Amino acid sequence: MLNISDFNNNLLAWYQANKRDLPWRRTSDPYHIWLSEVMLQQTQVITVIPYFEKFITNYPDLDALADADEGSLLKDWEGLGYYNRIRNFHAAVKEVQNTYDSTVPDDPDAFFSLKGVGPYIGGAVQSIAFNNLLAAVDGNVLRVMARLNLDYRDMTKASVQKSVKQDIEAVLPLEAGDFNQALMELGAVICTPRTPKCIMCPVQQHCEAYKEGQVSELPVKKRAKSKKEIYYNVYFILNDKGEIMLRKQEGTLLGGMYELPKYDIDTSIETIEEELGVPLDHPNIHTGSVKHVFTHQVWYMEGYVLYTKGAHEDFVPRAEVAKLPMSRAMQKIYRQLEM
DNA sequence: AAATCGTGGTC
DNA sequence: TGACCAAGATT
Repeated sequence: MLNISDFNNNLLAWYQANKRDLPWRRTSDPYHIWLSEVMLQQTQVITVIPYFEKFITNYPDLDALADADEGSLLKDWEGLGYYNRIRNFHAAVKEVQNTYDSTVPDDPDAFFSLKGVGPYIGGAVQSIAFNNLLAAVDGNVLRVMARLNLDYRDMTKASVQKSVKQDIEAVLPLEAGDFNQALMELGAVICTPRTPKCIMCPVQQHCEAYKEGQVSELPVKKRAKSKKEIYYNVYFILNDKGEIMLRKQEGTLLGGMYELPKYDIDTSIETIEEELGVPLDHPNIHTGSVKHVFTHQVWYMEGYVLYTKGAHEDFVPRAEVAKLPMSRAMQKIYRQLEM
């Protein structure tokens, strides 16, 4: 950068003149700002907006969310993905309720110790809500900085991200919250991954990559590994009381969400009967196929209807199913039963 | 340090 | 169509 003060002034002036009207910019409530940052993790602004509105309606203050039950939170989060975010946020908010008298700490060390608060969310909330002098380095900022400084390091590496964060904090102006948002906004609107609008860029004269004609070569990122393909048979197990078997997923992937019993395709019905402890009648009704793409997996699911006269604790009345949180993956195949 | 964790949109 | 991307954190 040629001149830091010149750079900061240009960037902040551009930000103020082009500021988008986003719901979380209408509030100064640290709890609302924190909630928005948790939702925005790896998620586009346009996707977050309706979820944010729903949450501040259903859980208007920190105590309301802390006192809510996890099932209702997961149901309201349904479809947003990365479901551990809301479970971590729930735990963190409860800790604020118990330890900090329901007041979000205006203190980086205290705040960073909370569940789900990493380098980005910590910096973003502390700077935007309290104007503490910390950088908020997200994917936008990494891209902008790589181009400004003609930085060819692999931006997916944690060590590089930490270094970029320190570089920014060395030049951070007193308006830290606005500066952080301006840098992210620049990345989102002008300095985009493909076909960046350099002609419109308020800091074009500070950009080394633009000078060298290297904008489209940056940032450097190692490419993602290929996805693992998994094949499941998914079963609609119905009893004679109008109920269907649905159970809560364990583990880290979709943990807490409800699912139809699913088994690797070469699992026999006898094995499933043994595992569930109920006799199963297999009329060979195939409801259809679904492909669902995750970040690191692809599921290929085949749906089948089974009947049983046995008793099991995981039966749910068909009318109650819609009240339970279910992943998009499972919703796609569940819909086949209604057709 | 590298793998894992969702979903929807784009080209 | 497949690969990439989006206000990243955790283990």
